[in-house]
Amino acid sequence: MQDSLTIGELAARSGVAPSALRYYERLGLIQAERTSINQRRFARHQLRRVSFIRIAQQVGLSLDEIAGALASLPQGRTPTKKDWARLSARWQSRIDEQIALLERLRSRLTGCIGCGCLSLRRCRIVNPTDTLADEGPGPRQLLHE
Amino acid sequence: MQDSLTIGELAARSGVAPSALRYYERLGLIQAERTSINQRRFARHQLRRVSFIRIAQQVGLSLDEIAGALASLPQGRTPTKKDWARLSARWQSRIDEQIALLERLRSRLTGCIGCGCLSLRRCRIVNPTDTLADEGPGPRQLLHE
DNA sequence: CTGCGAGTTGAAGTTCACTTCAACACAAGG
DNA sequence: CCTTGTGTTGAAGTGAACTTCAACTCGCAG
Repeated sequence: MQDSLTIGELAARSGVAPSALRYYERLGLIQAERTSINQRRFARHQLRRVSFIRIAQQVGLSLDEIAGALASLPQGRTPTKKDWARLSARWQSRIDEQIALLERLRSRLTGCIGCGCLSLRRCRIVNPTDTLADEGPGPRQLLHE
Repeated sequence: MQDSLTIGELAARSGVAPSALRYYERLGLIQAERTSINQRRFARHQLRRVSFIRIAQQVGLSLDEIAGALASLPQGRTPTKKDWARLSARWQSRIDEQIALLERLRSRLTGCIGCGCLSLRRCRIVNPTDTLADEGPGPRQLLHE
């Protein structure tokens, strides 16, 4: 088991295309050493970074935001449990929010799409007095609690 | 209360820019009649479609997929409760999946980022016998149950 | 020696979801 | 009559996240 991976190996293990990995490196999301003939060699812990990136994208973060999160990890050494734990804290609340949004959406769908009032604003069940139209545009009840 | 909205009114009520609404119309996601001087007039139930579109995007659907879903709604008449209910069924399971993904992610974060093994594949807690590396690339445990 | 596979680069192309722009039309108010 | 506001169009621009391409370099197998 080598302690560094070629770009092809990292691609195979992470399920991310080599071109995407080069792109991530350009953005500073992952780092690589170079061999004498200028090929990238990725330390194994970079695999964790790649996993982190893909999962973060699933949760709806941009590469820019992800870069911000990853910036708090140490550059030279393999991140410790503590490093990841610190990251996962900010992480945690983001996921909680996202889950809350979806659950709100789900409950509204049962109660509200059923009655045909997806606009929510004029729905007599959800908004009997029709006050929301003044508060601003968009499906606010759903998106912001 | 008029029974049709100008593009500006629809934009104000939905929180979506007029340019985006024109774009949606071009893609066939919403429909408009035209006045004698060629201005768009949107039936009020189009507002529901716009809400649906924005919420669908939050759940991670592309406009293409959303178009597919909306295609099952009737063209000429205002959709009935039944129409929306049919739509919300497919909808429901999509949201459930997404929530499940996030919850899986959350529990892994507590149990696994904490120990520094986001790659999951070589984590002794989650994968004691290290069998996953052969099954394919990517954070599979997380993404596909 | 001759491929072949895997790597390198910079530049350009692609898709998605819009936005911006220029040029125009019309209706109402001062 | 002129301005302002709101609408119209097609074409082009934008930003994010990549992918594709052409031209190149290595190391290795036959």
